[in-house]
Parts: sequence; C-alpha cells; structure tokens
Amino acid sequence: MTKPDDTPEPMLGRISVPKSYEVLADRLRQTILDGSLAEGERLPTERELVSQTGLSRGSVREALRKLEVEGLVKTKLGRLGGNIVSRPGNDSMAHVITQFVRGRRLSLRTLQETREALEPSLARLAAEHRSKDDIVRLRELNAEMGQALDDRNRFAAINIAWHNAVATASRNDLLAAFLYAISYDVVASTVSEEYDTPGLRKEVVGVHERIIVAIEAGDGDAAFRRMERHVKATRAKTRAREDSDLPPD
Amino acid sequence: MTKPDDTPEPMLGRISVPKSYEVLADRLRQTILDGSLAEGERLPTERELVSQTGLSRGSVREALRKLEVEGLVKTKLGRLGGNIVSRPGNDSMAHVITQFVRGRRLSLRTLQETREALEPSLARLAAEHRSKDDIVRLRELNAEMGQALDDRNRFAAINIAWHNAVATASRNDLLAAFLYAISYDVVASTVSEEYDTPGLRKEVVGVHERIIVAIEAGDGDAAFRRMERHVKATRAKTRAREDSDLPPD
DNA sequence: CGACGGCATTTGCTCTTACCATTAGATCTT
DNA sequence: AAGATCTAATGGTAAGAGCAAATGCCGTCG
Repeated sequence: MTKPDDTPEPMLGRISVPKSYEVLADRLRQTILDGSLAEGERLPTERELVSQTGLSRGSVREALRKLEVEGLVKTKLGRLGGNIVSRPGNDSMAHVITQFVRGRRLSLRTLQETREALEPSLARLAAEHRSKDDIVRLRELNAEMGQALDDRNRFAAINIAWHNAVATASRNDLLAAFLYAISYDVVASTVSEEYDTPGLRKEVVGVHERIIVAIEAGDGDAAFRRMERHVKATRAKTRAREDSDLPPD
Repeated sequence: MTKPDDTPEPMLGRISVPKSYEVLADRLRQTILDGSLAEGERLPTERELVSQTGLSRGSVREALRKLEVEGLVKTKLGRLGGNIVSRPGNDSMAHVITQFVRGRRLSLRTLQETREALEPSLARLAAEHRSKDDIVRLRELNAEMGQALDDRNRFAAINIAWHNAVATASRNDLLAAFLYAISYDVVASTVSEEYDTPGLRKEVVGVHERIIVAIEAGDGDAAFRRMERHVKATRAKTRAREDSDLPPD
C-alpha cells in the first residue's frame, strides 16, 4: 500500500484563505475585548469601516452580524444609532445553547441531568456569597409562588425566576447563565404535567423556604443537599417522560 | 414630575419592524430544526434563496452568517459547495461561551467554581453510562500522561483530553460541551505554575486511575467524590492567583 | 413664552449589478 | 489509461444607489 511518492514531504501546510468578513470580525472582536472600546461606546459607522478597511459594505455588515450573534455588539437604527459595544448577556448565550439543544435533539433526560448538576452547586455558592438583598428577593418570589398555587402557568413562571434568583445570588455569572439557558426548556417540558397539583405546589414552596434558610445561614452543605433533593424530586415525577425527545418548537 | 398625559393608555404595544435577514434566519432555522433538512444536506444556493424569498443577496448572506455562528450551517466554497446543514458542535458553543467569559472578564475563581460544579457530576454520569471503549480510552490517555511527566505542556494537554474523555463517557452532550468550552481557559490559567512539578504530576496520574476504577465499577458516588476532591485540590494549589482576572489573550 | 409640526441629517437597511475565486466534474490529449 | 485542460456551479467581494428610522433643530402658531 505504498502509494507513488510524488510528494513525499508536504513541505507546505494546507493554505487557508481567510475570508474578509472573518478577518474583520476577528479584529473587531479583539479590539472590543482588549478594552479599547468600553461598553456602550459606538464603533465606527459602517461607511467609516468601509473606508478604513478597504472592504465592501457587505463584508463589513457580515462581520458585524457575527459579532451581533456573539453578543458583543448591538445594532441600533437611526441617527445616533450605530453598532454599540455591549457585554455578552445571558440571552445571547442562551440563544446559542438553545440551538445546540434543539439541533442535537437532546433528550429531556440530558437537560434534567444538567440541571441536577448545576443547581446544587449554585445553591452552595449562593450560601457562600449571598447578600441581604438576595435573601429578600428569594423570599419575595417564594411568597408570590405561595399566592399562585391555583395558577399552574404563573406558578411555573415564578418558579423559574426563583431558581434563577438563587443562581444570581451565587455571584457566578457563568453557571447562572448556564442555568438560565436551560431553565426555559426544562420547564417547558415539565409544566402542565398531571403530577402538578396545588398540593404538590404548596410542598414546593415549603422546600424552597428551607433552602432559603440554609442559604441565609451561609450553610453551603445544607443548601447543596436540599437543592439536590429538590431537583431530583422533580425528576422522579417526570420519569414517565424520560428519554422522550423535546416537543417540536 | 407628572408628565403631560398626551397618551394616557398606550393601547398599542411597541411596534417592532423585523429586519429581513432576521426573518429569513428564523425561517431557515426553523426549517432546519424541524428536521425537514437532514444533516449534511445543502440548502438552496444563495441565488435560489434570493429568487425564492425576493430578498437581496446581501440579506440572504447576512442570515446565513448568523446561522453559521450558531453552528447550524457550514459554508463550503466552490462547485458543489453551498450552505450545508450541520449539527451544532462543541466548538460553536465553546466559541460563544469563550466570548462570554472574556467579554465579561470573568475571574479565574468563577471558572474554577464552574469546573467544580461540572466535573463531579460528569464523573457520576460516566460511571452510570460508560462503555468498555470509554474505559480503554481513559486508561490510554492516563498512560500517556504517565509518560509525559517531564513535559509540562504536553502533560497539560493530555490532561484536558482526559477530563473531556470522562465527559464523553457521561453521554451527556450538553454538560460535556460546557466542560469543553471552559477547559481551555481553565488550564491556560493553571498550567506552568510553580506547584506544577513532576512529583505532583505523578500523583495526578494515580488519582485519575482511582477515578477510572470507580467509573469502571459503575460506582457513581465514589466517582463523584473522587473527582470532587481532585478538582478541589487543583483549586487549592491555585489559590494564590484567585480573584485575579484572566491574562489577556 | 411654550408647544407643536415640519425639515434636515445621520445612520443602518435593502436592493441591484457585476465580476472574481474556488472547486469539482467533463473533456480532450497523449 | 493517465494526465492536463476546459467548463460550469457556487460562494466571495466590490461599488453604487436609494430607502427608512431616529434624532436634533428651528420656525411657526397659539
């Protein structure tokens, strides 16, 4: 199987021709991340970028489109509009993660496992880093849930907010963003299940309160354990649907 | 400060004028995720999309650019090239997560915490879902590490691969993608530290072996605990640099 | 004097047209 | 046959024009 050795040694690596919009996107990205452009500042107008780079308007716009998806710029229309530098937010990351989940048709089981991996740790970190305001916020939301026992959808919505509030209290933006990204999908597949009765909802409020107590006391281990049990309980009740794919849309 | 109540009741919500490339991107995305287009298939050529949608070539291309960042299509040049449907891979998600981390200047502490949240759970799942091949792969990599005790950078590189192999064994693509996304950053900030001596490296190989044993035995709890200790140990040794920001680039 | 209405300007958004560059199949040549 | 060459399909890039939205300015009118 020795093939005719026309070119024994490659000598030259594969030549890759970079596309102009990629190059521009990379350079703009670097400029932004360098800190040369503060958040909220406008980068040059499209026409300026054209004259600065020698590229066409189209290429410039394609580069901006990429940065937009990455969450590094937001485009505003009209006079005093422009392409404004912004910090990547939870939403931009959530968007991409959502495409990942849907595109690969990840099972509900996978999402549930992910949640079980994230939430206990978030609770522990919340216990270590929480502020007074965080506790107030958590109690507020939990009280709201207590008043929405009869409204399944409203209850579910506040429930998401509560779990994300725990994530916020953790002071870990990355983990919080992960949870934020999947929380919608998880709940969308979980809500309006037969197990979801007012009685069980009341139970949830009680469990939340005990978790809040642990967080307030700064007891990371307890917060971890209680949250772990809490999310696992959710899974147990969803087991019937396990391994099923996500509903379309 | 009561402003003149010209329009007491809004009556109409804010009107948002969708941009054409957004609309097209949304529709293409939906088509792809519906499964109407299988992975590897080509969607219509740009010129076809132009005639189908009535939009301009530029708008079509901007829409494609967005989908490209999301990892849903890959663009190939030349005859029989085109825009090819593809499943979002770890890389596309890692890219966005990296922008998130850099753009928000997340601290090393945050990354470390995230790792500590992910890895033990990944080890547990690996113990529950691993195949024989996974074990073989883990042992292979660990053996390679044992032979690279003197080469700090090579050791670090294989180390990343080992941890990602555990993630692969977990059969949870989402958690694995999370770890993959941060592993480079974490190690980049960790490697070439004074604590990083051949002796300690040898210790790591031993710890890895014990984790492999737990995974092989299907002992999720043990795998979890051992991995937890393992990653925490790494943090302890990095503590001096804690709270410092990431090095530029 | 103050508020309202229209005008001008800046900026992104969209379309049109044209041509170049890359790739792979088809065809010709030896 | 094997190789070189031609050809067609497709994305990449450029240039130019005009439209649409947002904002500030200014003049008019009450």
